[in-house]
Amino acid sequence: MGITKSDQFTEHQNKMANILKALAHPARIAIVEYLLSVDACICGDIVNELPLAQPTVSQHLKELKNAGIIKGTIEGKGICYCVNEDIIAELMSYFNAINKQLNFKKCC
Amino acid sequence: MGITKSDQFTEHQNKMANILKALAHPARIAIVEYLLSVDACICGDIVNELPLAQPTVSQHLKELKNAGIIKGTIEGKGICYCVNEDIIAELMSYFNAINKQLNFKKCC
DNA sequence: ATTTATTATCGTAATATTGCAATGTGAAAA
DNA sequence: TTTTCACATTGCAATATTACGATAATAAAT
Repeated sequence: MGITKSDQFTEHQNKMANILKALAHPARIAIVEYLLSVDACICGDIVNELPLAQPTVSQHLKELKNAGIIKGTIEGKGICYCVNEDIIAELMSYFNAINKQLNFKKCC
Repeated sequence: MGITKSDQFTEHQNKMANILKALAHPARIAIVEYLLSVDACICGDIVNELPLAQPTVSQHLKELKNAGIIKGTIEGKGICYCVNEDIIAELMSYFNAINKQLNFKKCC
């Protein structure tokens, strides 16, 4: 039905799925990678870096913000974006834990 | 348009987005976590573990397989699934790298 | 050969996502 | 205060995803 039965899964499973969904688009990966590539927080000019129209970029930024992956603070006329290290740390330790679990298993 | 402009992004960005998209659903997170929770590869009974109908689970398994996140080998009557450690390692090092980059930045 | 068990596929309905033109909003600059 | 700049929001069309009933496909067991 195009609707996910979220209530049937654990809170943590839904949380991880939401974070990953927010990252699961090349434009949003590109945004995160661009934010990392510049030395400090960058104000504006994300639109110029992407091959998408301004409203589309704005929408992607909104999704990243809603998922907590980036933070945006108003800086004069523009907005200053940067990556939220807490979420990245969470993703890192999630996959680290899975990786560790796999070391104890013999598989097909 | 509901269609992603994949050709406008790098191959790596598309690759990461696809892997993450395959994981970006609570049912598929639950499948991966279940596969990890059992001691060895498990044949079948994934359907019994999930609050979803068999065709739905089969579809989720297919997506995980297509993205290379799990492997399935035919084992007699059923199929033996397990998590692909290579992809997990890739995700782990991707977020490790991002995390490391963030340490060198002062942010908002 | 028939039955049984396990997984896949098809078809379809409900909903979500992607993208952009047009337009709105809010703050600084003129 | 009018203009300008930087983003956000709205509305809509095209496409994708999620879920499941019905039905196939495949292989062991009888």
